[in-house]
Amino acid sequence: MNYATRQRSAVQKTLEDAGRPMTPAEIWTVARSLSPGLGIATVYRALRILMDMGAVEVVEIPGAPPHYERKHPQHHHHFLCEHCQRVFEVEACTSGIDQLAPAGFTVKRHSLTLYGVCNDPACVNRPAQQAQPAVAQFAGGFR
Amino acid sequence: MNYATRQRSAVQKTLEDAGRPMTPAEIWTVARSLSPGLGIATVYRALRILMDMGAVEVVEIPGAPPHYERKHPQHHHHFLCEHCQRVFEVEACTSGIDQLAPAGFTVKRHSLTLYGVCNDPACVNRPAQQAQPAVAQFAGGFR
DNA sequence: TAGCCTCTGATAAAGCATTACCGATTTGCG
DNA sequence: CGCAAATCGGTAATGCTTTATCAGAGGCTA
Repeated sequence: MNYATRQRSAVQKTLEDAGRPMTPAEIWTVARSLSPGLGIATVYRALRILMDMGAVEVVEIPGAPPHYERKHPQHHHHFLCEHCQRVFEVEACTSGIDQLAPAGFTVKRHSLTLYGVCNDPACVNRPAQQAQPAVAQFAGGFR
Repeated sequence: MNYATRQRSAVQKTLEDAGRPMTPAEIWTVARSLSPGLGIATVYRALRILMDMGAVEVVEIPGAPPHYERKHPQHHHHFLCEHCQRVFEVEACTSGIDQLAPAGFTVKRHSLTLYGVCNDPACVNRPAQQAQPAVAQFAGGFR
């Protein structure tokens, strides 16, 4: 059986208060203020136990390390701010997404992530950065 | 300037023939038949150069290592078969996806991945596997 | 064809996130 | 309260992908 420790409660409370998916490192920095001396290993341990309990689940964001959020009953998606790198929840979904697959393909679920700028003033008033690779060629052409 | 080597052409041809995103390791196994003795380091080198040239781009799939595909002009998405783990292209997109974000959020782009079973007979005739964690509690309840 | 410069293959090393380990501490039941 | 079992913090170790290194082979221009 699991014990109810201060450390584990700190991890869970951090996720509930934030209301958005966080990385283990992100959780660690916040939860440390709730449980001084908290170790990163304990954060990982707590996350695994909370997942086994069904209280927390993993969120995989393309181009970002795994995030964790409190388990949600309803279908939802995520938004990644390209400025502050924070992930937010999007409580909406358009119908027909599962009908996009080619004929003969069966869709079980889908994952949608929006990218852009969140509503934080610090993020709104800043230009984005994204390099576009130039088109070049091999020396003697292709063979 | 870049040379047009047999190895690099093998990597590029592998991606073009497959017509779907592949992992470096996946590319390696196929491209080796086009260029015997091909090293994995060369695959990574070729991919970086092809990306700099604008001929190839990265595809980030949630829950999967980075894939690479030949660069596409048109907007599209991806499908991950949960049986064979292969990624396919989905040449379609529903409108309104970018309107899902909360007020004050600016959407620049989005990433959509479908999960299910592809149309390969070997995949269609096989049950899926996905464990569902049981719900439990701490010993003394929460604090 | 000569010769310079790039590329290759093999492998060691780097980079990172996650996990194992262990002595010390804390929890929960009786 | 008292003890057995679970958990903690700190850190070394692991696992895996990607990169650096280097001697030798190969592509390209003149």
